[in-house]
Amino acid sequence: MSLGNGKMTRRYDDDCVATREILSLVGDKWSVMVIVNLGEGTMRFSDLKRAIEGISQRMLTLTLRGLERDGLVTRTVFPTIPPRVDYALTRLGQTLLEPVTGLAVWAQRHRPEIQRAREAFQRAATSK
Amino acid sequence: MSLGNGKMTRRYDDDCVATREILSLVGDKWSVMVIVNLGEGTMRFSDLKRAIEGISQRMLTLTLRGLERDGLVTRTVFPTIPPRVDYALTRLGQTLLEPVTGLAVWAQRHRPEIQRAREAFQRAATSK
DNA sequence: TAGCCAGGGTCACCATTCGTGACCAGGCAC
DNA sequence: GTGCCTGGTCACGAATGGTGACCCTGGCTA
Repeated sequence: MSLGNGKMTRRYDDDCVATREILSLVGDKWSVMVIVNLGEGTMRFSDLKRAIEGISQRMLTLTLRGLERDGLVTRTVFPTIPPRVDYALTRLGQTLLEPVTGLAVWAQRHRPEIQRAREAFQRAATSK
Repeated sequence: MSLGNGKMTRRYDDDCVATREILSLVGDKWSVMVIVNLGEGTMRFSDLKRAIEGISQRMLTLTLRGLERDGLVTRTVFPTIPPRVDYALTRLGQTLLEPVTGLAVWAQRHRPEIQRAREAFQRAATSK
């Protein structure tokens, strides 16, 4: 892909697949939400579950495992009763915070436009 | 979420779901690849298919339909034989180019780190 | 003493989506 | 006539996303 110096050149063949793989990691909606939330600081499992409205326990577990595997978050277990597990961004995770936040800002800013486009598309499809 | 002025405040409850929905649109790997490719200019269906190595016709069609529906790309049909269909970013799509490119750059830059983290995680898991 | 809750998971099971390969139309070259 | 090119669509299996139930252990309440 060779991004970085203005225009992109055509070097997809090998990078493309790898980059896509990494983007798919970030791409899933839950990962983004977890990262944004952890951007504020360490959180416990149940804090995250409450903060990320709509996520199920299983999905949160899976998402966190994936992020841990990729070195984006750390998982600290306190073997108390009831158990307590803290999650936090690693340094690598924090570097991701910036581009991800950029996307989130974009999403918020352009939400109305997208909604309008969808409605227009819907109308065009039904009238057809 | 109230991103935008430095620190985030706790306003997830209503925004969160909507933002997540929009992110999931951008989040899927194919959409990102299409947007990045169209950032260079108008492309035909089969150009895209060739450029985005690994995508199937069906997935490309679905992805493009989704992006068109959300007002991010335009679809122009030339009823020639053989048929010809051009795709291009809308103005809205171009505004998305910047944050998405940011992500792509991040992915490329940190790919080795992630790979290393994965290998370390793998080793930790197998030795356990 | 029986119930019930919290916290962090896992498991079985369904629904949705992903992805592959086949097929289509219509004219052109061989 | 056979096959190819383009931009799709359709049917079908594979993978993934998501839900609700259950687990464990200790403390609190009734």
